[in-house]
Amino acid sequence: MDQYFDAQRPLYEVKANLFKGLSHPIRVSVLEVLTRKAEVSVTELLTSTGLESSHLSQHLSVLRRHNLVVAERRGSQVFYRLAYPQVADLLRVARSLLVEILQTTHEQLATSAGLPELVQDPS
Amino acid sequence: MDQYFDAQRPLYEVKANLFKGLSHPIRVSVLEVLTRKAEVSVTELLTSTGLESSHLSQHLSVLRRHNLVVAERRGSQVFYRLAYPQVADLLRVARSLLVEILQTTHEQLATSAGLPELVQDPS
DNA sequence: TCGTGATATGATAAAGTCATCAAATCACGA
DNA sequence: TCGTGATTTGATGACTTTATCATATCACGA
Repeated sequence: MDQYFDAQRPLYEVKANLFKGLSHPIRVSVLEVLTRKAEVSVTELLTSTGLESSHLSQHLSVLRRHNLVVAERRGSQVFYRLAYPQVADLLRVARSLLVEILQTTHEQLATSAGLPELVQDPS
Repeated sequence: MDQYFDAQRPLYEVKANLFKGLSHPIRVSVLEVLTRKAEVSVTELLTSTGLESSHLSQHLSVLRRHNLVVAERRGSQVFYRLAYPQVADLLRVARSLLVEILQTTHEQLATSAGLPELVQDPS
């Protein structure tokens, strides 16, 4: 069992660790492929991410270690799936938050775009 | 506008950046205080986190930069609130995922606990 | 057993984050 | 204006993560 899933650790620490596992674009990208298709082979993930195999493997290892995915070897191929459906939920909520942020910041941009230009200092 | 909220950036990159903002225990802890109480002063956060003020402030700055919180100064005091309600949703879903993970890993532990002890090598 | 495809692991420099202390800034009353 | 409380920002060494290449391991057919 990973040291982070120790009953003694405060939940906010465990949460922060979970978010660490999600903090790389490639790893988010992999998880999103897995929300769309129940099971995906490493070969397929290599294609969809465009990574070299050992690079992808390092990231997959992080995902496994954080209990975000499970791997199953079948012959010489390995297939990955989301470890829990809540992982997909998390990505979904993150998306809706980002959409909200994007809208708000665009509104702010639109507002500031109406401001007069700065008067250039003559000196 | 933060460079991460550029319409050109893929969503998985923006998401990963969001998760980075959430990847420290103190920052999760602050956000959770803010899910329980609409608005909290820095002084209060200092008490609830037990941090020294400049340490907390560094983390608050990360939260602001990631659009997770908004700050409002009133006199010599500054009050923080969640920037969007979806931040609380995110923490909630993370929690339910972790509960699931914890249950599953505990089940696995309970299973492996029934295995016989390793036979000690005589050499 | 060997060769090959598929995948994981090891190693390490560079980049990024964290922890912590020093200094600066803001607000306000005397 | 000065002193003080509250808070932020700057600086920097320690620690962690990322990127990338080398190597090892697993599976399988010849």
